[in-house]
Amino acid sequence: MDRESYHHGDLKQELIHNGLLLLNKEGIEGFSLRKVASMCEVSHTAPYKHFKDKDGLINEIIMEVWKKFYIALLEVTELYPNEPELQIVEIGKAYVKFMVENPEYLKLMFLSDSSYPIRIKDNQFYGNKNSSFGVFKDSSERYFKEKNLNKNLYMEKTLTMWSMVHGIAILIIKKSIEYKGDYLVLVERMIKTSI
Amino acid sequence: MDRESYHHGDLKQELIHNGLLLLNKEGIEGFSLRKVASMCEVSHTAPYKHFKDKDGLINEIIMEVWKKFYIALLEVTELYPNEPELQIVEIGKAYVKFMVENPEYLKLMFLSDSSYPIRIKDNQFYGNKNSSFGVFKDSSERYFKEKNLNKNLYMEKTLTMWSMVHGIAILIIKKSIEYKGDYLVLVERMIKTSI
DNA sequence: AGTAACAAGTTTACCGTGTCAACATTTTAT
DNA sequence: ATAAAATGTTGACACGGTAAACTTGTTACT
Repeated sequence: MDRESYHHGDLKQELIHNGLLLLNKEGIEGFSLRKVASMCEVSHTAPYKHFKDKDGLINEIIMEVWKKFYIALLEVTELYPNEPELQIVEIGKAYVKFMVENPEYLKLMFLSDSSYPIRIKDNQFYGNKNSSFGVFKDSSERYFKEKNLNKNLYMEKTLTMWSMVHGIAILIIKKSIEYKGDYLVLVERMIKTSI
Repeated sequence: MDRESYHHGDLKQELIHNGLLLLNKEGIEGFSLRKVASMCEVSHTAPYKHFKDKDGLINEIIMEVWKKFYIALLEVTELYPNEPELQIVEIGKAYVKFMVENPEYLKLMFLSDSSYPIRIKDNQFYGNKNSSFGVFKDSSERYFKEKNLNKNLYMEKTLTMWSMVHGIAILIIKKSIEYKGDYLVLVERMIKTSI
């Protein structure tokens, strides 16, 4: 025991932080509670004082990733506050870029059950204000309103566009598409084609 | 030992078969080589005579799933041999239906690295003849040719449509969309909106 | 301040799992 | 017929998740 004190200080945050590092380094397969614990220089059962079990920790890490994702999308959006078309394209690109730069995140975000659901009811949907989809929805709605599309149509179009961006991103990251060149150019063209 | 003979007969296939059952029942987290072995009533190391390791077995199971998926899409396609628009819609629906009916498959197919890549080169892409995308591509190309779209445009549109179907499917399966009602109706409308 | 309750660590132990090595049996090829 | 190859089994090991019992700090109450 050469830690200053018996208690760690902020072990919970440290576990989340190191857990994310480990996930990026070794992937979900190589992830283990004991490794994370040892990165934090605590015994292998210390994490149980902060998380119910392994999944408990992983879930909190995933929340962290969703937050990073949300922020990444929000940042691009704010670069073009009054150009919804450009926003849409840039959000799509940011989406793919985020995933390509953090390939492990994709597994975490879409393999876990936790995600921010888009609720659709009576032909309307609500993206949580703080959700990634919410960011996209705002741009999209603004764009389609400018174009005077009727409400039902633009809502459906928004969802379709989101699906598409989602789909391209996964195809690219999962290497289902072998593309020689800058994939962001491809993404941009695809969005513009279907907007 | 109450097996008729010391040798099993066709253990390799049996392992793949039971492995798939186990995956559907317990998910990838609950999957273990030893469980599969015991389902086949062989010792816990018997699988090593047929597969390099755990991943070896899982990979072959995934191949099996890709094949089922391909066949499911092909079957719908053949119902409407000369109506490409209908084919496109039905392939999309079949895609989503397949995933919804076999939720564990999705994880296997998109979380593993093995998939049939779509090659894009010099503005052209080739879907493997025996790939799921290949099935879709054929319908899509036929449809867009009928409409006299220029080549570059319809290729991009095909890819965009595929991304979209892919995206909707994942959003629905991952419950990122909370939709009250028949999701296939939603899928159909979305495809028709963007075709 | 003294002490009881609580929070946050540690040690130990157990079980399930992946995998290797050594051995057994059956099948195949010469 | 018999040696080699293929296919099984047993046993051992290390790793990882997790529960229980214990220790040490921290907080709250009188």
